[in-house]
Order: sequence, then structure tokens, then C-alpha cells
Amino acid sequence: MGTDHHGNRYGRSEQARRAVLEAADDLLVEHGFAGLTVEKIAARAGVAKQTIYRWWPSKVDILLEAFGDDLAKALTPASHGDLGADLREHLAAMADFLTTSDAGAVYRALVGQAQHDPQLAATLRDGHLAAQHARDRLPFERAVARHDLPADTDIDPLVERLVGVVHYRVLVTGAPVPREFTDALVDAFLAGP
Amino acid sequence: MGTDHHGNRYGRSEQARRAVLEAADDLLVEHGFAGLTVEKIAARAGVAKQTIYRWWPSKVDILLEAFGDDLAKALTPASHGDLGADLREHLAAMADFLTTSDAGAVYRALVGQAQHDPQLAATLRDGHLAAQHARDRLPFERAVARHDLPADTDIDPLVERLVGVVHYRVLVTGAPVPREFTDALVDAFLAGP
Amino acid sequence: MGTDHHGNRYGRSEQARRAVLEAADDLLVEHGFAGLTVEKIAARAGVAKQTIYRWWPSKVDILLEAFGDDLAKALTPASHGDLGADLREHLAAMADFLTTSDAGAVYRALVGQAQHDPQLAATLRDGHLAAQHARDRLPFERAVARHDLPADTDIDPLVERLVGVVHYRVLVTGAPVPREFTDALVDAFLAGP
Amino acid sequence: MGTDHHGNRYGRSEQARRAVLEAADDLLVEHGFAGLTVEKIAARAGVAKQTIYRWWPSKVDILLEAFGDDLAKALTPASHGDLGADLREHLAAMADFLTTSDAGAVYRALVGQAQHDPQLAATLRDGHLAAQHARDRLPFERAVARHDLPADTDIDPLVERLVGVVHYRVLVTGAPVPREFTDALVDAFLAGP
DNA sequence: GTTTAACCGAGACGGTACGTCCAGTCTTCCC
DNA sequence: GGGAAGACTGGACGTACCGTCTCGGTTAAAC
Repeated sequence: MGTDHHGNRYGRSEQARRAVLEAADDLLVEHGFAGLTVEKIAARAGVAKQTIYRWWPSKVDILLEAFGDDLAKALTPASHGDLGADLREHLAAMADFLTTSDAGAVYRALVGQAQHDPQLAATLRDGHLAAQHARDRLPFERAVARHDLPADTDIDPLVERLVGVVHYRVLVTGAPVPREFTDALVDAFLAGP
Repeated sequence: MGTDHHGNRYGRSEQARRAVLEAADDLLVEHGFAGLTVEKIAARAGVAKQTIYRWWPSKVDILLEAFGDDLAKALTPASHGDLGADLREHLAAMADFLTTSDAGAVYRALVGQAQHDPQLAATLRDGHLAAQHARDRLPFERAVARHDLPADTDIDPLVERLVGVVHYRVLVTGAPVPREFTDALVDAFLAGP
Repeated sequence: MGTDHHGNRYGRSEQARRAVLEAADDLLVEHGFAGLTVEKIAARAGVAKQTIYRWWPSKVDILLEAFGDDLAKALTPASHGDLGADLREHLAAMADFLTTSDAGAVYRALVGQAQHDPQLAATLRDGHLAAQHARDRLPFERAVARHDLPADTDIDPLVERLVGVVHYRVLVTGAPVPREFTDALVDAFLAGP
Repeated sequence: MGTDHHGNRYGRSEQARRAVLEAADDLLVEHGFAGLTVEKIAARAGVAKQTIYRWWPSKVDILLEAFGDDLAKALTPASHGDLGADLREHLAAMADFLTTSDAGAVYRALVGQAQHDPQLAATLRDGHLAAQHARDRLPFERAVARHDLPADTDIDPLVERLVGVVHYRVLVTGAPVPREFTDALVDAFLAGP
């Protein structure tokens, strides 16, 4: 998508694209979502405002793109051949991603903004969130494949019962999400049906 | 906090206060958080902008006050002498409140904004959210008092495992939260430890 | 006009009146006409805004009253039994009053404001300016009485030919008006018809 | 200074500039200086407030520019080869300009405002007033060139003795300035030294 | 001596305009 | 044709004063 030139009739400037994404990321982390304006992104990136409006409909679309594949990279659960181990590791990684990483800050800002912006909410759900949900299902699907769980297991509600609790702490109560908490959560979950 | 006059050195105008709170509530529901401006609140309430700035630092503070005791009124769990019944009813009421009521819309907007605004997040947590958490604990505390649960039960994580899942649907996935879902959630929960 | 009490149904507070006039005077000299607001006058005078509005229709009316009899005191021409001497001294006193005194600053502010405010212009002309014009005529009237000038002398245009030139320097060109200038003006004037 | 486009990095919009100047002129004449606000100028000119603040520091700067060359056009004395005739015509034109023209209204407002605003006073004196003074000298300079006046004539005080009197009527007494008055003024002046 | 009504301070109120910031659109020249 | 630059309309921001209002406290003539 674009090559290493200033932009001409043969394609857009990859250089400008990257500068905008980085500037948006930096400004969000430094000044928060309120301090993130198209004008400041343009100034910081050394790019004309028009160039931003040409390629992104709004500042949240910049964040969506900046967010990129960070989520997939950070939160694809590994396989240890054991449901409990897989879940424990995955939830711990999720808690870490959401509370400490820059990409996690972008994620929280996007989810927050989605509360005000149904359009963004839809985009987010159909894109990153759906993809992440598919990844969250993986430990269970592997357990089904290993016949550790019945073949007709309804996986989605199980995922929600784990992922939802972590999100609640992150988005609502703001309490820390230590390893002990996620481990205890998985233990209690596995002890049930 | 204000009496029935136009406002003078001995107190503010209760009339103006109520008009502002109602206007903010209405505008949020009608035009969303983005369409909620101090200017429009003032115009709709028939109040001078200065009067708003005199009493509320920002528009979210208006919402916080407008939110008022709606939460407590709507989401105080009744007692049926049975943990399962109490939880089922409470979670269903919570889902209903969050997804269908005007106050629920305000709640979602506030939690969304809190992702961008640590100050608001702190205020929200120390106020309404802490109070609601105390109410969410009630069914469990009653169960302990009835000796249906051990006296040393650690209640907070149990609350989170129910409330968190409902919030996840409301705030993140945007999926509907029907009675079947909350009932199944409670059933699975009670089947565990 | 008022006595030395806090104000009651039998009269206004002389104390408050004086405080307002002094505060207005001070603020004009310190911060200029633009920095002169009813709110600041009230604060500086330790008086309620309502007290000001009760007695003066606007801030220029305060200045008009503060101006008071300063003009008469400063610019009543003395008699030396000689037209030239009277005029020379009077014009020099006028130049001094207009350019150096606090009351002169008030005078300039009022004449300036009168350019924007026909109501003030009328008040000013019918009051202070008419009275001053009468005083400006005195040297000529004495000369007529002494038979130094014909009995049918049309005095008004003569006054304007002197006073107008001084005002032009003060109000328009802003040039200094030294004694040499006013003396030369009188000399040239007397050499004419 | 601006070409026929909507404004870009290579120049401002001449169209917007003219609309602002005309709107300011109209509003001053219609509603007076007090009724002249940046907000109304913007609305009347169909221009954004920011466009005004981008190019003019304040509303008086707009008036200064709107005033433009009107003064020079209206008050450049013609030459009749006779000092008396030149002066009579020039003073009559000046009286007419100051009391009846729209530009004269702007002039009076600016001189009035200059009494409150030393910055404006300086700008006005160094610009329009100095230029006008140079034009006011012309009849005398021509008379010197014709040897009707001595070569070492000190012209400035002579100018002030005529122009000042007209200004006094216009700015201070508010009396009308008919042709008889200015003619008589010149006659008396010429009968002197 | 008590009543009482005008004046006072304080300050909240509905408004208007201020000067600033940013959104999103446009036009121009350069590469 | 993309990009940098920046002027443009438009609208909300938060502030400063305006002139009006209502309140409880003060006070001196009237009762």
C-alpha cells in the first residue's frame, strides 16, 4: 500500500502514512484522547491536514489503523495441550496487554469512544473484536478437538465468562488485574460445569 | 441545596439546576454524547452559560449529577430468601437498566468518557460505582447471614464474575443481554464452587 | 445630598457615593476608559453593583459627576484688566488642565466617548461645556465693559478661534501645548481684527 | 494584496477583505460605534470570525483600513491661485466631510476612540492625520511659491489656527459648521498677520 | 421602645460579545 | 495526481461584564 516516495500519481506516500500513525499513537499516549486532534497529528507528523482527510475519515480511523495487528500479535493464545494452562496464560497476557501496553491504551480509548459513537462501535466489533473473539475461542476449540470437552460445547458463553471479568476490571472498576486474580478466575471457572 | 427562588447570595436557583440536569439528560439521549454541548444545554434549559459554569466544572459533571440516585433506585436487589432467585432477578434488572433506560445511556456515556479522563474515572469509581458494588454484594451477604454460604466467603470476586460478564456484553460486544443469558450465567455460576 | 450613614429610607449613603466617584476616577487614570467597568468600580469602592445602578444610569454618568466642579475651579479666568494678559493666562491654564490633570483625563475620556454616544454628547454640551464656554467668554466681556472692545462684538467666534486650536492639539494631534504656543496664538489673534 | 480567489497559502481572499470593510462601515453608520461588534461584522460580511482575527487585531483596525484613502480623496485642496479662495474652499470641504459623509463618521469614531486608546492615537497620528496635515499645508505652500507669503513662513501654526477651529465645532461643541462660519473664519484669519 | 420601610452588601441570574481552538473543505504551487 | 501549506466557513469553548433580581442585615424616623 504505497511505496517510499513523496506521493505522486502512482500511489500514496508510505512515509506520510507511517508518520501519521506514529504521531497519533504518540499523542494519544502523551496527552490522552482529548488532546488528540487532527491538527496536532498533522503538525507532529509534518503532514498536511488534507493528506490526513484524504485517507482517513476521522481520527478514530487513524487509531483503528494504528492499532493494526497489535492485538493479534499480543493476544493469540499458545497451545500447551491443557485447557487450564492455555486459559491461565491467555488471560494473564490479556490483562497485561490491556493495562500496560501502548496498544492497550489505544484499545481502551477506542472502546471508550465507541460508547459515544455507534458507527465506531460497529466497525470495532466487526473488525478487531470479532477477530479477537475467534482467538479467545482457540483454547476451547483445542480442548474439544482433544475430546477434553464434549463436541457440542457452546463455547461463546464460556469465553465471555472469562474475558468479560477481565474487561470489567480494566474498563469499569480500574482495579489492577494481577496474575493471582486471573489464575483464581480460571480455577473457579474450571471447577464449575 | 437551593430553595425556590431565583438565586441570590443565600442560595442558588433550584429551578435552574433542575432545568440543566433535565436538558443534559434529554440531549444525551437525543443526540448522543458528541452532540451534548454546554451551549445547547444552556439554550434548552433556558439558562445562561455562566450559570452552568458557575456550578459544574464540565459537562460530565452535569451528567454525574443528573445520574443522581437513578442507579440506586433501579439496581437495589430485592431479597427472596434464596441466593439463586436474588441473583437472577438482580442481573436481569441490571441488563435492563444498562441497555434500555435513559439513565443507563448516561451510565454508558460516563464509563466511555472515563476511558479518556482519569479524573472522571476516579470520581465515578469512588462515587456511584462503589455504591453500586456494595449493592451488588447484598445477595451474597444475605446468603452468608442465612448460613447458605460460609462466613469467610470472599464475596468481591463472586460479584465480579457475574456483573463483569453483563458489562462486557453491554460495553464491548454490544450483544443483547436477554433474560435467558443472565439466567444461564447464574445457573453456571451456582453449579461451580 | 445624603448624610453620613449607611443609607436608609430617609436618604442615601454619602459614604458610598464618594467611594464610587473616587473609585471611578482612580480606575480611569490607572487603567483607562476601557478598563473602567461597573463591576470593577463596585469592587474597588466596596459597594454593591445595585447601589451604583440605583443612582447612576451608566458609567459615564459616574464620570460626569466625578468630574464635578473641577472644570470650574481650574478654568475660571482671572481678571488683570487687560485682554491679552487674561487670554494668555487662561489659555495656558486650559492647556495645563487638559494635558496634565486627572480631571483633564476624565474630560478627554468624556469627549472621546461623546463621539460614540449622542446622548452623552448632549448632556455634556448642555452641562459642563456650556458652563465652560460662558467662562471662556469672560475676558472678552470684561474688555467690552472696559470699552476696549466695541459693545456689539460677536464674542463666540472669537472664543472658538482660541479655545478650538488648543483642543485640536489635545484631542487630535496629541502634540504638547507649551506656554510659547498659547502665547503665540494669543499674539497672532490680537494682531488681527 | 490578495487576488480573486478563496484564499490559500499564496494569498488571502480579497473578496472576504472587502466584505469585512464594507460591513464595518455600514454597521458603524447604522448602529454607531457601540453597536459595532466583531461578531456582527462577521455575520453581515458572511465571513468567519476567525478570518477577521487573522487579519485585524481589533475592530478599530478594521475601521482604520476601511477609512482607507477616503480622507485623501475628499480633502485634497484644489489650487485657484489665491490663498483666500483655496482656504475657503478647503475648510468648507472639510466641514462637509466631517459632518455629513460616512467616512467622516468613521473619522469621528476613530478620534473619539483614540482618547481611550493611546496605541490607536499613535497609529492614527502617524498615518492618516500626518498625511492630512501635509495636505492642509498645500494652500500655504503654494502661496509661498507664488511669493504671496514670505519664504520663511512658519506654516504649521497657521494650519492649526484654521483646522483646529473646525474640529472644535465638530468634536466638542457639536454645532453646525456652515459655509458662513468657515468663510468668516478665513476672512478673520487673513485680516491678521 | 418597637415597628417599618428605604438603603445597603452580596451575589445569582439571563444575556451578549469576547478572543481562541479545532473541524472539515478549498485552492494553489511543487514534485 | 499526491503532498505541503495554509486560508476559508462554521461552531463550541470558557471568560468578562452587562443590567436585573432577590435576599437578609442595618438604621433612623414614625408610631
